[in-house]
Amino acid sequence: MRQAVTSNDIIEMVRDAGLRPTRQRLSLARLLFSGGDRHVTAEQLHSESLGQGFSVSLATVYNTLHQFTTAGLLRELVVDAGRSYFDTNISAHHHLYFEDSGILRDVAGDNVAIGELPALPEGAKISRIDVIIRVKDCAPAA
Amino acid sequence: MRQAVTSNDIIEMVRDAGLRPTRQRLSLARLLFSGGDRHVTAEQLHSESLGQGFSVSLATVYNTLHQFTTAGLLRELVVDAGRSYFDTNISAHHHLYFEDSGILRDVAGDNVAIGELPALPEGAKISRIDVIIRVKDCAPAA
DNA sequence: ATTGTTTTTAGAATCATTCTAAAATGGCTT
DNA sequence: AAGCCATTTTAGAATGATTCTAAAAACAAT
Repeated sequence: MRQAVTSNDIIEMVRDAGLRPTRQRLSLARLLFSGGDRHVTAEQLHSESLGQGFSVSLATVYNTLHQFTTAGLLRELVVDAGRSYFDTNISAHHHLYFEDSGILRDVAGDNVAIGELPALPEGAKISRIDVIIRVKDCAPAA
Repeated sequence: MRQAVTSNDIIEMVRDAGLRPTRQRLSLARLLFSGGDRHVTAEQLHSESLGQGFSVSLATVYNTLHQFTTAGLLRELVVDAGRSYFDTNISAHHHLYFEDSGILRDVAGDNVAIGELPALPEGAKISRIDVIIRVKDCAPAA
């Protein structure tokens, strides 16, 4: 789990992604990467920012999340039609999704084994494998 | 793979699902279940219907797809944010998704093994496990 | 400071999906 | 076959997440 607590770490992380370390990108990166792993939607991150007293437009939140995703700092995760989560944990792992509460939780990647797959067309490459275990009827403790 | 070619099969399938065998439900069921397994979006099914000369409203297509899904005749599959596919193959299996072309293909269920999972909160039940293998940069032959 | 490029932004636009309330249909019962 | 009531269908409006647009602001380099 990546921890980037100091301002310099954050600045460097954004710069390494090939992006200018602007005020909004740095603030968003701090929200995303200063704690433990997180699963957030654009809306969530947006209102969190406003709540902490720094204003960003929703468009910028979307732009930034996509830029971070392209740069490999985040992983996008589609769980329901019409709602994207962004996961700050980019290591190989899977997800437990509580359908009733909408809560996502990580599952260690080595708990899921992929056997032999059908031959892929030549030139094709696996870009990633998403495993979502959907759980019903009981929300997790928190 | 379910094959329901005769009108009676279709009628019974709809009736068994606890739904009245109306003209639109029967026509949609025929489109869905008369050939082999399919992955369709609501829009696709809608224009396919119109193309075949029988008119249904888009709302009815959505309603019907959801009713069939609830009844266990279809399985909903979310692959991209903002686009739901409905899969006529309801047996345990997974998916290969060609990101560039948007094509979905089935993968036999026994090619993916789920190891031990974290303990679920009491009362929680796994409703299903989705495995999506995302492939880049090369469309399948057809 | 000046200029040119990159970012941000507010608001409009888009797209899939859901909702609404009214009209049509289906399946009885007589 | 006529009437009745519940279920379906429908057109169109509404929603909600996301993307687009064009203009303003910030940034980097001269």
